[in-house]
Amino acid sequence: MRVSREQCAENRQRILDVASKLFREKGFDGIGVADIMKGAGLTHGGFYGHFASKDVLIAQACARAMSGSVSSWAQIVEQRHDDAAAAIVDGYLSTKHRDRPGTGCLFAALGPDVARQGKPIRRVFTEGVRARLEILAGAVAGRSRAARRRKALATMSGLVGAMVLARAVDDPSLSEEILAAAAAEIGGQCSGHTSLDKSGGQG
Amino acid sequence: MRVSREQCAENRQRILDVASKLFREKGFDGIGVADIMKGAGLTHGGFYGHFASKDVLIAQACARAMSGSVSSWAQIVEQRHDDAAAAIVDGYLSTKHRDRPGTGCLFAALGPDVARQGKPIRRVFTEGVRARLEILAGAVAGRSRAARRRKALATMSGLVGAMVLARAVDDPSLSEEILAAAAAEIGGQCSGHTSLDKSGGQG
DNA sequence: ATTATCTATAGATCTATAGATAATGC
DNA sequence: ATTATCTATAGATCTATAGATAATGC
Repeated sequence: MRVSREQCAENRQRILDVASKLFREKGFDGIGVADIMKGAGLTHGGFYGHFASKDVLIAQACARAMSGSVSSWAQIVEQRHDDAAAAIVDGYLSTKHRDRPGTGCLFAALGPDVARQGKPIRRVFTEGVRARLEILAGAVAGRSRAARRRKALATMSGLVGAMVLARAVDDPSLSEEILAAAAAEIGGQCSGHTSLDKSGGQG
Repeated sequence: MRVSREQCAENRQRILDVASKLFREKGFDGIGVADIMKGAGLTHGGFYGHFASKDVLIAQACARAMSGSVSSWAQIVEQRHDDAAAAIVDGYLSTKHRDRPGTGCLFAALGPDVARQGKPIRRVFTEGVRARLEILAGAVAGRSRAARRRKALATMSGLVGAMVLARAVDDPSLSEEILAAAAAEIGGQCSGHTSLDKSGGQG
């Protein structure tokens, strides 16, 4: 059967959304085109009408997810411009985010996978770092512009590393201790411990 | 042809070393048993005389690499007990480490991959975090035991995250900026910038 | 008539196994 | 005789393609 032009565009977006979720959950090599299409309610063969290759899908799915998560940081800054940095840190280092990699931070879920990919995909992530860096540099405290940028980079590193470790670790109490320690050290005096009640799954 | 009992044990260790390097470079799903055996100078079929499955190989290869990298941290502490934390941080955040994932930190190279694995493999990494945490907690500054432990966890997070981001990013100058920023913020006043002359590739 | 999707399959790759081979160690 | 390794292959899975199908849009 065939489908309207509008329906076709919707299908395409759904493929991208399903793909970005499954990639984050299982890694680029851990999920196949057939299962992604099944997840979108379509058949395997239809895929190549939408995308030239799996690599193209990876790049586009990551670009879409990246722009969404950058927007979510920007939105936090808009809503809570006084304590935006603490809000971003607490939201990021939540157990909800840890337990939902499929809707969370692309760097924490796919960072090492990306390092093994080709230029187009790495460029998406490079621009994602730049965009988040700019947002975070505007939200952290610091005397000079350079100091705020440096602090923003170190904060991002701390967030990503804490999430990677918290997810890799088997022991729940050690996992929560990692999140809490990172929140305490990064957040400084304003954020005390891991928040479990945040809006959840952003990256 | 057959081989002496001693030679067989050597072959086994070589398989583990080749495997841990290739896993770090290409991910658990990015390299097959056949290529690992080829890298060890053996044939595909011989593998199952040494290991029951690829999963068993993953767990044992990671355990071996983990114990080696924990020893290397312990050695730094022994040699430079006055500024051990700074030495660990600078060595970790070097461009040499960034450019040699195959011999570097398992968490930075395989963290998200591990989160998708079964219990035996995750346990290896959990114990690895504990061992490194203990070493680092003895090397960082802090008033109480709890404060040092918290700082050690946050430091590890910062190291791992900075390496993940520095490797994912395409732009060399942004990549070095990430390493330098993390070193400056983590190291505090003692370590200024990324050291390029360290002993290299430890994790 | 065009085209989005589906069915079927080619070709490559990957884990794991079975049986053969040949050198070690009792 | 035992056993470490090799050859060959089964069975599953994965990317990508070719041709068929059927509903949309000129």
